[in-house]
Amino acid sequence: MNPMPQPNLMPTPEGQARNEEVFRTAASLMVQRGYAGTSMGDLAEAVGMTKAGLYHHIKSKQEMLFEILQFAMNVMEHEVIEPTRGIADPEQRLRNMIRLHVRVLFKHGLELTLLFPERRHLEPPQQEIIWQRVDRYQGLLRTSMRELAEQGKLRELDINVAASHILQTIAGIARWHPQGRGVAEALLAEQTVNFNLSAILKDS
Amino acid sequence: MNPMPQPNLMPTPEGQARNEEVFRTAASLMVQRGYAGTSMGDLAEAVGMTKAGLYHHIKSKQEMLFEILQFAMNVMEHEVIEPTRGIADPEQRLRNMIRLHVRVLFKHGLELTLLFPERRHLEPPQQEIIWQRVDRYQGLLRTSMRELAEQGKLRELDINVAASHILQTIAGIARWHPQGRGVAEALLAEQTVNFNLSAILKDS
DNA sequence: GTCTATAAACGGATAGAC
DNA sequence: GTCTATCCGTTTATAGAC
Repeated sequence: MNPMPQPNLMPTPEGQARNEEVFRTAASLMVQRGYAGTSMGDLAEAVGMTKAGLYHHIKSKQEMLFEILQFAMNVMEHEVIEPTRGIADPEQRLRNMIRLHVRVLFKHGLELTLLFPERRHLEPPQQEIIWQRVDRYQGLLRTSMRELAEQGKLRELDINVAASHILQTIAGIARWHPQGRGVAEALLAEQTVNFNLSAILKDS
Repeated sequence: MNPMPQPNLMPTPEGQARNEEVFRTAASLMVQRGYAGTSMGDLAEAVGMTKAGLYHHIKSKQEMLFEILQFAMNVMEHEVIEPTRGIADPEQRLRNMIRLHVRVLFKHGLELTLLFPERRHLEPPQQEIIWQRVDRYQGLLRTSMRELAEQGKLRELDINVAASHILQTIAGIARWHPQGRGVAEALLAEQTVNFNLSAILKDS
């Protein structure tokens, strides 16, 4: 994983370095082995501590997953949603959302996207919170597409299906093109922007 | 999950009904909770047996995952690759591969696609076998795109990136549009075909 | 082919000392 | 803030009876 963010997007009270290291390492392990496949023993060893020591930093394994997912959504809102919501032209807004989303994956080592299906291991109330935040993000894609449709620039397609397809291509980058190896970051971002806009825009 | 296949694509020696039920149920549980999140106790209960009884049908939990993934690839080869490899026109071949792939998802209740990331829980030799079969399938997408490029029909794009994007949109269907609810099967198949072909074809 | 019983290890989490 | 020690439920898997 890459270094954590500068702005205080982590759920930890104060930016204690050790604290962040625990969450960062946990996220990395869970991306590799899944939530259920990662034991507190694994985490303790990876971070150079005993299991008991961990519990000074976290409340429970489940709570930790929740906070990791909350963190990922904080980053998304701060680095994708906020910088693009002022863009008037829906095509440019979409292009930039996708581009920034892909770049965020690399910047934060955010195979974190791969952890979202793991929200099934949370209790329903926490599951619901994550689900709503993801759905709100997807809603922004749908809104941009609706605006494109009004301008007659959208192909004939189901907007809900297209929105999920777009998100899938982005999430898949972490699976198929893990950081560093293979295609370069900038190329990957542009390829993904173009792939998806070609898929939904008329003519183009 | 839906009923298992008629042709003998399962790894079980003879088509014993009970045997298949174990694998079918295991696949269903693992899709919902993940491999590590599914215990043999869960499986035993779901299939109406004791844990010990299960081991008459399977060698180990890991081996069972391996055979489920092998089964999924058997279906893919039998119902997607084989019926399309004779198609001369690369565009039509691609269209039909994607269409059949989506339809296979529904026909076999194949959220099975969602199990492929779980191959990380296999031992390296078995992991490698699954990886090669998936890569061979992806290679067919790449080949069709290369042929399209020769005919001047392909957009300027990275074929490797595009291939992974196509697979991701298909795999995502199981996640975003689980069986029955929401969009209908035929619509979903056509939407996915059109989305991806619009993404890669010139003009169109 | 399915059961009871059990082994042997591992899981998350806590108590209390330092 | 981290440790040792420990609780106790769960895990995969096997032995052996029926």
